[in-house]
Formats: sequence, C-alpha cells, structure tokens
Amino acid sequence: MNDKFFDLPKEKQERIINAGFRVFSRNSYKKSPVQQIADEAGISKSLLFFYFKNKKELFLFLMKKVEEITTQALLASKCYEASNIFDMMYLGLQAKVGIMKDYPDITNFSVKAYYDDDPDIRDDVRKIVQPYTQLETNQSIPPLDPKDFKEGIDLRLMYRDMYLASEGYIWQMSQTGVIDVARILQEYKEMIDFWRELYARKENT
Amino acid sequence: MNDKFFDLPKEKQERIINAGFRVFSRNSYKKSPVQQIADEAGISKSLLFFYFKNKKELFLFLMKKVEEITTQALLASKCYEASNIFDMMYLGLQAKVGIMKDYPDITNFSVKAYYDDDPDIRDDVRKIVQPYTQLETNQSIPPLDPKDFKEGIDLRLMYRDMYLASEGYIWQMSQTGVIDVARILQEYKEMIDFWRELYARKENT
DNA sequence: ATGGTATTAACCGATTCGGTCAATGACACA
DNA sequence: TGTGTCATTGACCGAATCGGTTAATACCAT
Repeated sequence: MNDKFFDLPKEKQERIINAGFRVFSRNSYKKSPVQQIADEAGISKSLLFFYFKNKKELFLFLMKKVEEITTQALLASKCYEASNIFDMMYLGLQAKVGIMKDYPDITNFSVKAYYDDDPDIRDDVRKIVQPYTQLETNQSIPPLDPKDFKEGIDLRLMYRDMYLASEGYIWQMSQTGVIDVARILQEYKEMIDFWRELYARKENT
Repeated sequence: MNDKFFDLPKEKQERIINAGFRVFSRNSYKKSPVQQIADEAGISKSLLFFYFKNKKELFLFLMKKVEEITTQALLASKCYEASNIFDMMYLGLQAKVGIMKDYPDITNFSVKAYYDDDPDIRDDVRKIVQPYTQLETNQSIPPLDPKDFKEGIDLRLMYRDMYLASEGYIWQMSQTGVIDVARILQEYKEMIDFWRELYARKENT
C-alpha cells in the first residue's frame, strides 16, 4: 500500500476505514464494491486505488486495523489488571463500547471477515487472525477463587451467565447501530452491580 | 407465485427455502444472486423462476415464511402458558433451537432482511414484519410477582440478565453454524436451573 | 507562470445479473 | 411404440456492475 495514506489527516483516514468496515460488514468480500466504499468515505474510487493497490490489500489492511484497534483499547482499559472479575468485565465492555463508538461497524466487519471463505482472502485472514484469537477475553473461564464468592455458587455457571449476557449486550448494540455510550455504560454498570450483590462474598476480612 | 411450488415434496420445498435463507443471509438483497440460491437448492435457475415470478417475490415469500415458522413454533412450544418465568424462557429457547435445527440460517436471514434498506423491498418488508414485531418474546418485562422470588432481588435486572444471556446464546449459535440440539438444550437447562436456584423463592406454601 | 502533488472523470474489458424461451426429459396412457 | 402432459433445464440476451487504469484536472506554494 501507499504510505501516503498515513499522511492524510486522521479524520480522513478514519472516514475511509469506517467506510471500509461498513461496506465489508454488509456483504461478503467478493460482493462488496470498492466504489461504494469510496462513496461512503466521500472520495473517488481512483483515489482509493491510489492508496491501496487493489481491493484485497485494502481489505487485509482493515483486517489488521481491527487487531490493532482492539488490542490497544483492551490494553489501555487495564481490564487485565482488575482485581476482581466484576471490574474486569466492566472494563472490558467499556473498552469495547468505546471502540464501537469510534468504529460502529467493526464488530460486524470482523465477524463477517472471519467467516468469509472466499479463496482469495481466506488464508490471509486466518494468518492475521490466528495470534489474536487466543488472547481475546474468551469463553474460557478465568481463574476464580471460591472464597471471593458466596458459598454454593457454581462459578462455572456464574461466569457463563455474565459472559453470555455481555455478548448479548454487544450483539444488540451492533445491530441497532445507535451507540449512546453514556446510557449503555450506565445500564451495564447496573447489571454489574446487580451481579456483584448477587455473587460476591461480602463479609470479607 | 406459482402454487405448484406447494405440490413439490416437502423435502424439496425446504431445500429451496433453506437455500434462500442461506444466500440472502450472507449478502444484501441486491447482492444475492438467484443463481446461487438455485445451485444450493440443487435445481436450475429457470425452475426457480418458474415457481417465483421474480427475485422480489421469492424474497418476500421467504420473509412471510419466517413469520409463519416462528409464530407457529412458539405457539406449539406452549411457552406462553408456562406457570413461571423460568419455564417460559426455557420453552421459548427450546422452540427457537428447534427452528434453527430445521432452518439454520433463519435468524441471520430475518435480521439481515429487517435492516436491509433497499428501496425495492424496504416498504414491503416493513409491512410484513410490523404485526410480528410487537408479539415477539421481547425485551419488555413480562409481569412478575415479587412474592415468587427471593426478597431484595431487582426483578427488572434479573429479567434483563436472563434475557440478555439468552440472546447471547442464540447469537453464538447462529454464528458457529453447528447446531447440536441436545447439547445446547442441556447447557441451557443448566443455566435455567442455576437461575431458578438463585432467584426463585423456595419456601413456597 | 511554474512545478509538483492530491484528486478525479472517463474509460475499458471482463464478468455477473435477472429474466426469457425453446428444447429436453420423464412418465402415463393408448 | 406413439403421443400428450407436465416438470425441468441449457442456452441465451441486454443491461448493469465490477476491479482496475490512465490521462487529465484542481489545488497550492513558490
């Protein structure tokens, strides 16, 4: 790709990136016209081909951009340093909501790209996604110390409950399109506090 | 449309319907080729145009089919007659899983169709979906009697928790594609029993 | 004016699309 | 075997769309 892309004003770069996320998230790779990306970015198709030598390069650039954005945001959120599972989940979702405010279609884009089996891109996508797959805040249960929680709670099911509800949250958000960060975070905080009250052991010395 | 479609063996009808769900769920209406639907259904494009006079008619037929399938399945599940919220949610999800076994792409299809704003179909889609939108097992909280649940539980948040987790469940399912009904229902039953233990008042006379 | 850079309109060959239609296959009955 | 009926298809069409190129233009500092 042409490095002059990075000399563009940040705002224009992001307009192009978001246009790419948006168009590629609505159709498969093959069925996503470069022309439409250019239109939504407010530039000409020729200019897009000036910065990216072809459609594939643009697509893979966006793919890598997803990885960069998410890893950086999760790191900055300090969710990995949280002292308990509730803060951890809140910070994690806070980071994701922040991302989706700046890049509303990034979630749908990455899901779509991941499952696209077009031979033109399939292998390259796998290669980019692979190291990133394991790291992600995942369905795998983090280490939980039973003495932090009320007695008799099945920690496996507790975590599954919270994990699935969070996924449901993000999914709803990615569908409706409207992302009111403040409202969403306040609602999610209610949810987290509800869980904390429900699950956490209080009489902690 | 040509009524002879309904004279076809049920299995062939369903093959065509599922092919339609699948193709239309992966791309927008405009970008979904009729040829591909015919291929996945194992028939010729000409035959598809024999049963449906054009692409739009086929699409709207599928749209109505979604409504028919879901309302009928939810009714048959008797989830509306359940005596408590836990049974109700279980029966509801059981019905949806059953649907997704027979029609793996129906969820993604209906979501995609709902948000497709192609002027060729937009208005007709709204017209079909409208009466169906209100009925659906929704985010709106069903009437819950506080004396059925443990004291101090915020019923609004309790329901939101369960609702979102269920949505998360369905979303995960619709993505992975593999639908192992038995395993999923057993896992969900675990989840429901966990909630019942957590939320329901036990010392019921 | 001049020179360099960012940006575009116009264009191209190839492909794909929705839709049509004449031809073929399958099967029943004579 | 001949014939009629009906389901099904291959081949085709004009129009539209696609990715990508290129020569020309707009912009701006000197």
